[in-house]
Amino acid sequence: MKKNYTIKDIAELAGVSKGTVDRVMHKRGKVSSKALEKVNKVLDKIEYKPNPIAKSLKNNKVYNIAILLPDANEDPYWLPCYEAIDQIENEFSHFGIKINKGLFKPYSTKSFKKAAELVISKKPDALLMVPLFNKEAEIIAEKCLEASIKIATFNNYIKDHKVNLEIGQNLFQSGRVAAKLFNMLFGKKASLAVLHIDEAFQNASHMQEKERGFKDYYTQKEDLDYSITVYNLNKNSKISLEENIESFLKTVHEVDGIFITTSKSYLLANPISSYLPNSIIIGYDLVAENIKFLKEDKIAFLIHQDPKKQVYLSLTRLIEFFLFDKAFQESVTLPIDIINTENYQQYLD
Amino acid sequence: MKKNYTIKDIAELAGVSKGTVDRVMHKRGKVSSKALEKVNKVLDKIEYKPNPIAKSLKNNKVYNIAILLPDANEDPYWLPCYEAIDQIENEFSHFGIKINKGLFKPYSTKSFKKAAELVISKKPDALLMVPLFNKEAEIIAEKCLEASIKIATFNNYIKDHKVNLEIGQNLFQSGRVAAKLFNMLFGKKASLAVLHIDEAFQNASHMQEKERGFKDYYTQKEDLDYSITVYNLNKNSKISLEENIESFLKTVHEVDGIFITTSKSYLLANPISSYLPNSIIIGYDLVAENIKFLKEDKIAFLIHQDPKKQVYLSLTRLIEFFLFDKAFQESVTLPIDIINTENYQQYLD
DNA sequence: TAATTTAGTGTGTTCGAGCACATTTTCTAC
DNA sequence: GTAGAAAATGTGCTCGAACACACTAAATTA
Repeated sequence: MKKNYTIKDIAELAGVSKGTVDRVMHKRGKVSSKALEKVNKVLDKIEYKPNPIAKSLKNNKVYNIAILLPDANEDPYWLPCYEAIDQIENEFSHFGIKINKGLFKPYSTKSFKKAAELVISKKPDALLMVPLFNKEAEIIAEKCLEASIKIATFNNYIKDHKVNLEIGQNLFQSGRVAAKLFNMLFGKKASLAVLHIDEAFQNASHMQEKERGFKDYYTQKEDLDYSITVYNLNKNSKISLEENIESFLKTVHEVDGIFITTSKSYLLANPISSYLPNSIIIGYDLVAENIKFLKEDKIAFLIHQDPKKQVYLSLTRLIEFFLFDKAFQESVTLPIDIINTENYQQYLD
Repeated sequence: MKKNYTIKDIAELAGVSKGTVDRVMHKRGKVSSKALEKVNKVLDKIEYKPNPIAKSLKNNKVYNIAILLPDANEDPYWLPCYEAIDQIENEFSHFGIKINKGLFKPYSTKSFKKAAELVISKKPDALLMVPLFNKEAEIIAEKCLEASIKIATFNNYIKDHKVNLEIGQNLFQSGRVAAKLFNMLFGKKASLAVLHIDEAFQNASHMQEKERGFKDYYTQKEDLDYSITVYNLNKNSKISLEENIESFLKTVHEVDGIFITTSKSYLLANPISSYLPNSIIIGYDLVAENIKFLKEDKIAFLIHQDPKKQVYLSLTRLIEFFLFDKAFQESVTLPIDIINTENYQQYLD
């Protein structure tokens, strides 16, 4: 059982005043070599960690954390993040934590840039963001670095750019999870489809990673008789998303499993029952519409990316850094939760 | 944006001294009705919550939390709990949190009672325990109540006894999760077995709950052609556990899915391949031996009860209560994680 | 009316870290 | 040997809550 030493304790042990101890610790100079040695001798013997509570009280600083994330009105996937933010704000308001939300449209780089500029102009101590647009995010990150604003990301990564904190899921591996589930369901012979459904393009790298993981699993398995076909059901200049889905359903005749790499499974889940009644869907994310179809057994599994947990964890890590000098663990990968009708409830809080 | 008011602020607003404000807040009397009114008027207008950091610093109290849990040498299921305890101890030692571990043999009520007595005799501020033995746990809980020791449980519940904090999993529901997985795998026709494998009896209620949930799922489903047989593979006075497993494997000839309600799936996973090579196992818990067989595809799914998270959460809730006056949320139910070969890694930390 | 209790109020100290400022010691120059 | 600068060291205040204690004013008793 070790004692928690205070500066006063150390001063007494070393035979100097707490001022001198303080100067040694903060390397502020103005200390004689004799005194330095005396203090260091004590410091070597005992293990001193400053009391974070006293530190925090003295500091009495307000930390501004900016969060840049998509508007949940545009995509309900982001809604749980808001809850996490509210919760954190409540819990830590008395610790001097202020949070400033910046929302952007998930399909507009312009909106992203605008929201980012606005949020940065207020000179926060940290910026937590969803870097949906890699190039633009990189520029923002660069600006933060210059202004010595701590930078953290969640849900997505910035390629080739170091950040202080990076929280997300192993997307490649989540593709493998889906593949494994299909493998269990269908055994040796399977006709599979990977569907990228999205109205916008910014999730491209996300979707690709998942597809790669999915294929990787099957490639590694030997003596399996399978086929994987990839479809891009995106809105483009010529045809709408709905039309694209419709034509997909008309063209494809036999498919055992459909892996949908975005949270838009619900767009397929309903029409599919008339076209491909025996196909099984695995999708992503616990948004309300997906859960509805999960309950109706039109979606077999959902993979949960837990955006709420991602935000919560990011924010607590930032706060612990500011308040208690806790070092960042640069990259954190969250579990890949497998969801079915029987366990979705527990993940919703 | 609301300000964080201090006692001094309130004193000034009310035109009294901080001493008077303090007396009003703590209802210590010695306040004139006139002053009381003045202070209450201010208190009604603003929202005051005392600064938890200042409070904690002033308090400067050491909180002793006792933990009563099984010896991991007897059952590796408990090993992750130790990590959580170490982590918490490290993280909160400067907040005046001291943790005292009490270990007991998971098959001996005597050992439980002894460890409990020892731990309580040191008059901790809280006792967190795994109430494996209901009757004995109830007695201990009663003693805690008398000594006004806060009481929390994890992994198991105490029947008919109120505790301050109760953290666990919905076992009934986890049985349903397993059933759903089998239903997905086998479709309309399935021959199923529920196996209770354990050397001791103290998990009886646990196992029963899981069995009930499992059966409940199939009972609710209509037009399914299924059979569920329940086996108790426990050591008893006449035959050993190994012999019991052996005889089970010899007797049973055709079974599609086997649901094992304890963490002992590994005992069955190996011998089964020669007797029932086509049977699929769903078990519980990420203990090393189970993971080994999961990787070899001899166990299809594991349901994760996350004892580490249970301890971590229990302890942080207790600490938040002591340090920051955060009220208890009496009962917390953790998610039921579905684990396969592709996602187990992320749950291990 | 003076002496003394009692209700009501305000002041000052503590917790530990951190820093400004005051004080003491040492060094340098003439 | 002493003035003056420079270096080294110690003291004291702050953050906000909590409580002990000192103090004032009103009430009670002799």
